[in-house]
Amino acid sequence: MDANLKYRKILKRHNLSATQFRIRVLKEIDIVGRPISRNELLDKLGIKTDRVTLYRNLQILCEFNIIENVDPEGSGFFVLKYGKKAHDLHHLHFECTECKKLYCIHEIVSDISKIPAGFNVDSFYLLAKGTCEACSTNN
Amino acid sequence: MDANLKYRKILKRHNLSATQFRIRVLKEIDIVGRPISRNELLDKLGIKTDRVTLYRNLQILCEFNIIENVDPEGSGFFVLKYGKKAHDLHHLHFECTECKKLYCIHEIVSDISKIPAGFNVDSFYLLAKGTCEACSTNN
DNA sequence: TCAAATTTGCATCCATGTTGCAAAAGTAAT
DNA sequence: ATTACTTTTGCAACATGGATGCAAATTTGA
Repeated sequence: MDANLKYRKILKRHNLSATQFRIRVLKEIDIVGRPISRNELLDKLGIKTDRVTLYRNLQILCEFNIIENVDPEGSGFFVLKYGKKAHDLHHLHFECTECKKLYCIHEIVSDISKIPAGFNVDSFYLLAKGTCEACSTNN
Repeated sequence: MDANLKYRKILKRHNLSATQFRIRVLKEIDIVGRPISRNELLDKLGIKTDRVTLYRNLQILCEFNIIENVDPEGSGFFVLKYGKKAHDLHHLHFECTECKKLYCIHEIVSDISKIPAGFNVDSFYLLAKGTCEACSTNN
């Protein structure tokens, strides 16, 4: 009956309070179905949404492994990270400089197995920037 | 006789005024020999250096193809880009989250020839983050 | 050397991210 | 359901990084 039960359960499973705010955030990330930026989330949540609260919750949700930041830049792009379809980081992300959306290009992958000794890798990114089809043709 | 003649010539060749400021910037980028960030440049140029002037000149030098930004993030990392040893963008960059330095790892490369149609690629980056040998052992 | 053009340095603004804290919401026990 | 307790939210304030406008200084070229 509760359409938000899904998100409430995820939060509870990770020992986090199931607040309205967090449920809304998870729902938006889930619905959009691709890595979403802080600013796009702010837009979707409404203009009155507090930036601080969103940033703090994104950080908490990351720490509790409920979501994941899949982009190296400060602001980041977030995806859900639970159950079966974990986001594989070793494919290419294409960021459109016009619409600011991030596309996953699974055709292009790379690996870091050949990295020289001494480098302690925490995260790895394959990133392209340019314009997506929609933005290229609309000009 | 003029130790800075080299940089003066580069600027002139590209029809840019050979100002003291630009000569100092080019010299620092040349000396450090690896991609250098805005903040590290500010440090090297001295605490009194004006941020705006540096940013504006880095942008101009990029536009005139004298230097190149080899990192996708806002602040960026800059290298000289003239003559023989142009920086090849398709190798891995390792950014140390401790000392903030960027290392070029030529052992790891990738290519974007298999990118699906419709994506108009302007720039491409292979980026790893973590701690370098020096920073890993000094903790 | 001097006038014209360009560049610099400063003031100011804007966007983005952080911290502290009182008020509000969520939780768990009765 | 009410209560007491804990956590979270929303706001104010601050910090950093980047951009613009403009007068003063530097550079250029005749």
